Order: sequence, then C-alpha cells, then structure tokens
Amino acid sequence: MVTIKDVAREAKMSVATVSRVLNGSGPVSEETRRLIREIAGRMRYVPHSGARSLITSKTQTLGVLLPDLYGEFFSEVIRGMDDTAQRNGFHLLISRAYADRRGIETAIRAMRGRADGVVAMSPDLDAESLLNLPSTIPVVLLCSVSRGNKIDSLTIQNCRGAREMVAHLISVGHRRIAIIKGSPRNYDAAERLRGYRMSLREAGITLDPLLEREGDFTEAAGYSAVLKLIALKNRPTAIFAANDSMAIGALSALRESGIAVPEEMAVAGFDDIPLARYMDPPLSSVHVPIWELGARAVELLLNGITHKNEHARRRERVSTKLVIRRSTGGESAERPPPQTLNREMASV
Amino acid sequence: MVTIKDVAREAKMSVATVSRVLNGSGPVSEETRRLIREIAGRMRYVPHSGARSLITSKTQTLGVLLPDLYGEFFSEVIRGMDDTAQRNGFHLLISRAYADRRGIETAIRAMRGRADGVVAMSPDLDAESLLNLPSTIPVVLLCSVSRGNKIDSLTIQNCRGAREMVAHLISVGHRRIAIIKGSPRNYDAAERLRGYRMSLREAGITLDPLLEREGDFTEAAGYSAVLKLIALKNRPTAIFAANDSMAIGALSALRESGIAVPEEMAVAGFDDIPLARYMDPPLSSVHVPIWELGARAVELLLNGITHKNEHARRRERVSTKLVIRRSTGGESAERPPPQTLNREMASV
DNA sequence: GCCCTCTATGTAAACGATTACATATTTGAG
DNA sequence: CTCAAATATGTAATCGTTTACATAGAGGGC
Repeated sequence: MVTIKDVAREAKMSVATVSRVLNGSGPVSEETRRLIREIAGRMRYVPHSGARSLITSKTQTLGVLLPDLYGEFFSEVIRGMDDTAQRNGFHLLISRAYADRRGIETAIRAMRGRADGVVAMSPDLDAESLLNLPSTIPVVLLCSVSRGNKIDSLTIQNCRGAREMVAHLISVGHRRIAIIKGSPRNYDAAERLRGYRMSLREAGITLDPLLEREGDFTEAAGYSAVLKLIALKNRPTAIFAANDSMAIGALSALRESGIAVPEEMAVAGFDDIPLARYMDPPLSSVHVPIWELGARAVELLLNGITHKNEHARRRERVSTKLVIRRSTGGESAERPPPQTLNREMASV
Repeated sequence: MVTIKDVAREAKMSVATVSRVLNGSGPVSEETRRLIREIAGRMRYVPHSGARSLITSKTQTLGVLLPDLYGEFFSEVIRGMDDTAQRNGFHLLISRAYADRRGIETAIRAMRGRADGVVAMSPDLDAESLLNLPSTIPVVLLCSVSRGNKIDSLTIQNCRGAREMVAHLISVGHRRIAIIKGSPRNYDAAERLRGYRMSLREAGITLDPLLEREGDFTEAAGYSAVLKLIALKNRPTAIFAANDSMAIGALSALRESGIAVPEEMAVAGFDDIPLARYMDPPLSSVHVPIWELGARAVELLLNGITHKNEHARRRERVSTKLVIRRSTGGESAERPPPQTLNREMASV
C-alpha cells in the first residue's frame, strides 16, 4: 500500500506538505500543489482512514442499527440515509441488532471509534428506557418510543395517519370497522392502533374488542386475521390493516372467500408501498415518505455531530398522506400509470 | 474516551498486559486476567478500531457496493451478508455506487484502509471489463458479468431458471409465449432472456421478436408491456416476466383488460418474492435464494481475505427452483399458509 | 540596510493500539 | 542446589496521519 511517505519521497517534499495539499490546509505554492496532486493521483494514493481517524478522532462514518426489516421499508430508508450521508462525505456502517435495550447499547458501544454517530431503530416498546441512553456519541432514534428529550428522535405520524384513514372509512359510511394490529410490542403498531381508536371515538362509535385482531405485519397474519373476522356473526364492513403487507394478505383471503372488495368489505393499509396500486382492487393506504425518513434521520445526526452532541435535542415527525384507491370504495382517480418510474433495477 | 492506557493505569499494569488480556494473546496470570477484565468492563473500555487497524492492517469490515436496488432483493441480500459477516466478527460498510466501471473502481479505492474486502454488484453489462479490476484487496463480484477468472464471482442461475419456467409453460400446452424483458443492459435480464430463447428453441418453436417486449423491472413496465401484447393481432397465450414486479404489473393490466388468468393468459415471474403467493391468482415464479446469495458472497470474500487474495478464484452460481402456482394454470397445491412466518417487522 | 511580515516548507510529537524483545520471577529436572 | 525452561510482566518501536512549532527565504516600508 502506498502511504503518504511514499508520495512525499517521490515528490521530494515532506509529508507535511503532502498532507497540506491533500487537505487544502495551510499555504502551499501553486507549483507544488500541482506536482503533488499529479504524483498522488499517479501512485493511486488513498489516505488510510484508520490513521486519519486516530489523529483527528473523526471517522466520517455513521452507524446504522436496524432490527429485522423487510422489503421496501428497509431498502428505501437506507437509500435515504446513504444519499444524505454521501452528499456530506460520510459512509454508512450498517448492522442488525436486537431491538431490546441491551442489544442497542452494546451495538452502539461496539461502534465507538468506528462511527461518529448512530441512527438506531428500536421499535420495541419494551425498550422504552432507551431515552436515557448514556452515550457520548450522538444518537438519533428512529421510529422508536422516546419520551425524554435527552436524545434526538424521528418518527412517522402514525397516529394521525391511522386516524385520517379510519375517518375516511367512516365518511364513506362504515360503522363497523376492524383493525388488523401490528405486533403488540411494536411502537408504530401501537400508535396506529391509537389513531384507529381515536377516530372511532371521535365519531361516537363504540370500540369492539372483537374487531381488533392481532397481527405481526406479515401477509400471512393479514390472511388469517381475515378468516377470523369473516367468521364473526356480526361482521365488520371495513378492515384497516396496520400495514400494506397485512392488507395484501387480507385481500387474498377475502378473494378466496368470495367476498367482494370494496362492495362487501372495504380494505385499507398503511405505508403505501409501490405495489399497493397494483393490487386487485388497488389498495387505499397511508403514504409514508420513507426516503425522507432516512434522509432526515441522517441530517439530524450530522447536526448532532457538528455541534458535538451539545445541541438542543429535537423530536420530529414525518407526515403521512392519505392515498385513496378503489379498495375503500372511494373514487379511484388513480390508475396504474403506464409510464416508467425511476426504478432501474426493481428486484434483481 | 477511555483508552487502553487509562485501563492500564487503573489496574497498575502496563498497556501490554491489558492488550494481552483483551486479545487472549500471550500468557497472563488468572488473577490479572480477572482484574483487568473487571476494570475494562467497569470503565466501559472499547478499543479504538482505527488504532487497531493501523497496526494490524485489518479493519474487520467488509465493503458492499450496490447499485439502485429495490424491495425484497436489497433487504434480503444485505441480511444474508450481515448475518454471515457478524458471525465472523465483521462489520458491513454499505455504499451505493454507479454501476459502471469507473464508479466501481473509485468506490473500491475509497474503501482502502476502511474495508478488508469488497462485495461489488454491478449488473451493468457495459461494465464487462471489470474482470481485470486491478485490486490488491479481495473482491467478489455479485450478479455481474465476469468472464475472466481473475476475480471471484457469484451469480444466480438465471438462464437455467428461465429455461425451466418456459419449459413448464410449454409443457402445459403453450406455444406462443411472450417475454417481458429486463433492462437491455442488465446482466440478469440478459441471462433470463437467453434461457427463454433457449427453451423455445429446444421445443422447436420459432422466436417471434414481437413477443419480446422491453421492460425495466418495474411494475409500470410490466403493465404497459401487457397493453402492447394484447393489442397484437396474434396474441400470446402466456407471458413470462423477467421478474415478479413486472409480472405483478402485468397481472394488473390483464385484470383491467378483462383477460382471465390463467385461462386466457398464463403469467409467470422470476424471483419469487414473498408477495407472489398472495397475488390474484397466486403467481408462479422462479425462486431465488436471496439470503443465501448474500451469505455466500461474504463467505467467498472471507475466504479471499484469509488467503490474502492469493487463493484460487471461484465462479459460483446459486441455484433457482421452480414454484408453480395458479397463474400458469398448473395444479395449485400451494395456498397462502395461515401460519405466521418468521417475519416480525414486515414493512415498518 | 534593518526589521517585520508573509509565504513556503520541514521537524517531530501526538493519536491508541499491538507485539518483538527484554527482564524478572517461579518451577522443576537432574 | 543449580540451571534451564516456563511463566508473567514491562519497555519501546511501530503503524500512517495531522498539526503545532520551527525555520528560512522573499518582499517591502522606513
């Protein structure tokens, strides 16, 4: 490996000068600047980041701790992060970690000296105590419960989004509206459930525990929840699934049971994954700007890093948007667009 | 930050001894071992990886270069990599890069001193010359064209998978079989096209250029390709989409055009994403073991690293498996399973 | 011509770990 | 009891950078 010394020797200059040229620090004559640039390029010199981080105590790297995430959410949130990180000259160190407190803590610790900050996602409700994470390194909590204000956090407007969707269902005439919940220990799921209940209460509709079914965000969960719902003697007329995967499972089960959507049963999801509009019927959903979520998380983190973790903490919420398609019986202004999206490589 | 010196001072020992305890190298008395362990733990000491990598010239980090990837593929391949990396004590440095040769090269160079090896994915056919990447650091090429044997590479059994699927379509009686191709410059897409043609030729069916439609792996592309196919005066009776996203777009277009699947038109995809079985009708597809792909890529890379890049190069192929569901009219033994899969957090 | 101020460059001390080598102590074979 | 071998620990060099400080020459005001 070619080091800064090799370049210095080749240029017959001291390492200090080479360093100054390459970092644009200190005064250097135009002539030497050109010379060294040329030589460094020719020798394909790349500074050793370990050595650099040792002396500057900066790594230009951001840690990302994620639990098991699937599909579009994972890819899109990372895309948002990477885009923003790269634009600011940072790299992304990604790691899966147990969502509980100990898991997150050890993982964050393991990142010491490796990353200048960490975006941690821990949707597990039990990890509540995360809020007083004793960390010297800046941390941004993503989609996690965090009541204190000791730590930056960014979440989705889950409650509001769910509330609006259920309000929509009510507005088109539904009174018996079921929900397929997410995992009971999941923060986003809990908030969406809260929005559902809030909306019903606002409309003066009594909550019916039979209409709240367990789920775990998988298609299979949506599928089997529906089987139970349609077996009820007093069937719901609408189903709100806490995410699109479950809504898709639900659609599948309804289809096989010969129940027409939206005529006999309205269905709505959450997330608005790209596939939603290609379902049969196209799925109404709550749009979540996932890319922005990742991008914003990194922005918050970078802000924390520049202010050496002594900045005012923030708690932000990215806003959702209702997308009404045919599955809820609303007017389907939207049809699958024939034009090509900006997705070069869809799934392979 | 607490350094090894702080620990040494606290334990009234030299840094060398502390280092030996923490790395399990050299002989240490049981007593000191316990003492130092206890102190290091209490002080929450974590070695500075930069310093360590400087002296050992190892980073315990693997670089991962990916182009724009969406949905399940991205998440799953990274999951496979991360699982394998973690099990071997490695971290993952993930970065998106332009798929062309220059992009990959600079990205690999930027990883010098940051990663011990790189998994690079560059499905762009034009990047063919990647095969003589002049890299001192081990590289594994993933799903990329690579004819030489100067570099490890891992690909999907695209051609065979496509061939088998088309053979299946032929076996249930189809003669006019269309394909919705992937991007013309994409390696996987090109291989799948090759398999399609090979299969038709083997059955003595003449290729019809009109039945080969452009696509780009998006749902929208599948949608609009179908609109053109059904406008033909001599319509196909079956459509093979080069990936599931396009197949889903195709299903959507057929539905809206009132064409029954599989009765009037059979549809097949590639990838077998989890959603495939929840489509209407459930989608036949070629299953790709994505997790294994990522896991194996990392294994190859780790092998290259232990052998200091002087190992015999390998070119491997992960095998695919035909999954026949209703969309091709085959017996649909498989129905959406009511049980919960091991997916805790589906999309949020 | 003197001195001060720039500008351009060099010297050497960090940064935090690992490890070859040196030293001191204990153990055990003969 | 002696001496070699084994065990436990310490000393100091090293990895590749950055940067405070030192130095040297050039330019210019008086």
